Amino acid sequence: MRGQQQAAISGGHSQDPLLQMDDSLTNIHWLGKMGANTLLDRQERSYNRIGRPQRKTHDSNRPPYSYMALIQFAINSSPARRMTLKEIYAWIEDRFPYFKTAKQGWKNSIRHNLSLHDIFIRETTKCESGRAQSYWTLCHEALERCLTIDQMERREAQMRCRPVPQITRSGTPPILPRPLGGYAVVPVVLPAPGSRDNNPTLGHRPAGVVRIQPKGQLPVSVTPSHLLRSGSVTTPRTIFPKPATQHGIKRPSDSDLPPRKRKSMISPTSSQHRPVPTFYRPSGASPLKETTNLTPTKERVKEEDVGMRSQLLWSPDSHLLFSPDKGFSELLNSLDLEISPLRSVLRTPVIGRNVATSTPRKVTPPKTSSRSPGLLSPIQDFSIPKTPDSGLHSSNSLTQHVSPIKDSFPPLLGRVQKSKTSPGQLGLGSLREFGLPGLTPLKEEYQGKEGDHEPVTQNLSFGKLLEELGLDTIAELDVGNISFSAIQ
Amino acid sequence: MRGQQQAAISGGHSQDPLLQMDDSLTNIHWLGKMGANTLLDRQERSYNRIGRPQRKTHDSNRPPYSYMALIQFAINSSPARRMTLKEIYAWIEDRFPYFKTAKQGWKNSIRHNLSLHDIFIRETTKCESGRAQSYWTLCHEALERCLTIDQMERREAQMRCRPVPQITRSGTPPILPRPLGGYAVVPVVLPAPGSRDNNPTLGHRPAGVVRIQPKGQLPVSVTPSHLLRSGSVTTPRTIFPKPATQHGIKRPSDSDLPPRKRKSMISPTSSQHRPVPTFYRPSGASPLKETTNLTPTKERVKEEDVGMRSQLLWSPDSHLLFSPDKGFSELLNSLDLEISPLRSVLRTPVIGRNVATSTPRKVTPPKTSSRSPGLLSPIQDFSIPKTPDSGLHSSNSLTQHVSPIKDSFPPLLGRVQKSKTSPGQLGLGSLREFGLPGLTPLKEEYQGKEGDHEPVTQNLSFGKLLEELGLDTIAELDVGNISFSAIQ
DNA sequence: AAAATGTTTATAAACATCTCG
DNA sequence: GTCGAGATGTTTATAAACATT
Ligand SMILES: [Mg+2]
Ligand SMILES: [Mg+2]
Repeated sequence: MRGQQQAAISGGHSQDPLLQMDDSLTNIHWLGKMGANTLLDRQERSYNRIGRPQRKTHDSNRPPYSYMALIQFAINSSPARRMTLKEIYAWIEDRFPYFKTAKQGWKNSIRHNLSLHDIFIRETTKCESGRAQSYWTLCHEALERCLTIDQMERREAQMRCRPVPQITRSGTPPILPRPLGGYAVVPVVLPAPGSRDNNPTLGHRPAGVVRIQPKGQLPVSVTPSHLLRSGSVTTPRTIFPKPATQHGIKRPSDSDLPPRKRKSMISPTSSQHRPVPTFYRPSGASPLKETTNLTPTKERVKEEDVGMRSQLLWSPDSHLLFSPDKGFSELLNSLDLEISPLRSVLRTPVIGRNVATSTPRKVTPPKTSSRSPGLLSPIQDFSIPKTPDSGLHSSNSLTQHVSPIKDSFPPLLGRVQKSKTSPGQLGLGSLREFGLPGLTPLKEEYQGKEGDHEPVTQNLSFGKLLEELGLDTIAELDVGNISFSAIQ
Repeated sequence: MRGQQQAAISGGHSQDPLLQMDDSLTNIHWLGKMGANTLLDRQERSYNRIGRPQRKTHDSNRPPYSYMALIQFAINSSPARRMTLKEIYAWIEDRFPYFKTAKQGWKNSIRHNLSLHDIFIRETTKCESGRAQSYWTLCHEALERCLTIDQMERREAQMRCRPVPQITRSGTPPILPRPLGGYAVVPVVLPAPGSRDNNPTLGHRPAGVVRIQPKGQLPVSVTPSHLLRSGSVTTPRTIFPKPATQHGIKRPSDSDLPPRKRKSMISPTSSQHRPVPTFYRPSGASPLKETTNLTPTKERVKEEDVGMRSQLLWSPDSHLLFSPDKGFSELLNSLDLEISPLRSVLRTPVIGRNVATSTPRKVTPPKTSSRSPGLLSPIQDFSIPKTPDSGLHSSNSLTQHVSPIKDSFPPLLGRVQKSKTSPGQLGLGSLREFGLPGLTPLKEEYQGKEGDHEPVTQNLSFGKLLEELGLDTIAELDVGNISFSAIQ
């Protein structure tokens, strides 16, 4: 850690050669280590449009982010969107002083995460200027998502200022208004490319500016500018927020524990279910399974779905789910699959759909839902399938499952584990403090009523989404810095 | 664990419904739990062609297999090639009594492995016969590989009977003869399909019988019978065994350990290198990197490759590597990619090849080799790329790396970690005892000599390969039970 | 030769989801 | 019929062994 790294960072300008040809914008010390103040100024000026001078984060406390997130923060903070291991170390230590004094082992974890997760890709430059150099970069989807520390901190600030509405009862916060239709975002301004057109790694992308479309209007495209320019994406997308569960209720840790050792549940609000994201095709074949669930009538409810009554109460009419976009399946087919458009879940009890196309969609048969369903904050839960045709394969009366989160973009907050080596309540504690575990859960009243067939969709207000991102709903926003994956 | 599992296994005949239509072969209790003796007889008779009555394995000692391997053993032991979690537990406990009394937590690890590794796929059957049931099965490549406990035990027995030639010096066993050309296997007999043609999961495949082709002849196809019948594979393959390193020499565990805590090396035979498998195209472009390594002359050695002298001594001429199959690239292009043909490594110091095709090949630039290279036993080291076009992407003077082992088929032995909860020397200890860590390493004499440019290829004798599998070289062999991936 | 870097497995645990008594 | 305990499934953290640079 010492000698070699020090040299590389402070003195040696670990400037990425990718950016050497440029001079004006990128010729700064974007990775600081000397005079933090001076550096801070430069950085704020160059890369922080928000202008909030928050360099050191979560001082001395362990940050509530997973290593996976931290590494993405680091890599995305660099103009070239790639970093050497040393630089990743240094960036994390710089932004999260906790790691400066952290028990050694965290670097091991960093390397472990880099190797383990496929979103982190190692590049080796040819040793044209001497020896080969290894850089860590992100897969295409992660580059697009462009997860940054700024996003998170904006979010945190938001949380501090206007915290989530108080929890009315234990574990059952009130429901928030949810509009019916899908949401659409349309690009309004496409600023001139930031003079770095030739960068193949999407590094230092210029931000596209979008404006929220009035509700009820139909899908228009939301497209990052660099993609628009290349003409790869021109089809509209719809936004379908995704349900989730409540957090913050202790469950028994693991069933393998001998019964005497198992922790007792604190709140017996058991049977929490979060339907796994479901990818469906509006014009797809009929469900393979016929067990009720689809018809929101009281009679059907009674039919033979043992213990599933409350599920149905939260199952919106299927036509509701598809109504906002009749041409959705055609759109799907015409999409550039490289983009991995994200359609998040609707709590649809459609089980085992038989997809008629050659590219199966991702599905997890929702025997779904439960008693107390909730809505996860979108930013915690938007995940991207790694490959277009990954997902559930249904044939021959069986169904194969692929976790949509697997090595893609797991929730960034709320799943960070408590560090064994840190005080204890830092991990999840700080999360709960910010109200982050399960931001907009459903009210219990809505759950209990039978035959509640009002058009309560699972669509989360997109305004709410933006609010949680720390952005205003109608205002223009810098799309370059938030996740496109969460918007498409 | 108790009641529920017990019921499902002993009484309930956790017979896979996939096999219900059949009656003669599969209608047995292939997963035992009651009267082990009776069961053993049936099993031996039905599924163990070898006829060696070795049911309980590694009695009370922790088996030297990774969880990943154990799970594959279990799943592949079932006719339907899929198992419920309970059945996996039971099978492992049955074959490896160690786990009957093992510290709880191993089941957690089993589940962890099932979820983590993509080769394990969860299937859910439609609740046609009542409720939905989850089965764990294997990805296509793993189904083909069909790793079984029998393979491993045959191998172990082999080791015990004719152990690897004594280690001459500490850590440097003698080299074994290695022929120059590639190897080819050709199918000789294709027995009639075992009446289970309709099984889409490749379950209970009939065995193809192959015979080893005399050396020096050119590639002929080796094809599992079920594939031949379906006509999906008709192109010849070549066999390129793969180099490896020696095992059993302690290295300092992790550099993150503070220097005082780091374990001291036992044998200073440091700098062991195992080149990562390299996928190359014989007709590819020239190497991107020019730094020596390719020219096996003494002058070049001295040039500026500090500390790399001995590498070159073990770098065979590149033309040697490509000579056996001139039409290899055409073959590659014509291959059914579903099969994921495996070409293992040659210790080729070709770095960063610029592949001209649209489907990049998997490459790890071998700055390669080292002082004491060795050959891993092929069965330990044949890995399969998960997707045809995964691998190295070379463009723009940089190279992206994809570990070929990643979640595919890592070495089964020799990398099993010592259990924290088990005595200690059980894990690696039993391996070394059998001479498994690095079966046919190179002799030290061959390493030391400078300018040793004799045509010492890294090709391992295919006969040796089979020998290590416990099979005779020229005899017909049951291909249905060994890994096709290791042969193709 | 030592240290940094990279890959993989083991273990524990948190948490979600599902099953079954 | 419901509920809740336990089984099953997913993911992250940590340590470590080992390979490679
Ligand atoms: Mg990686
Ligand atoms: Mg899996």
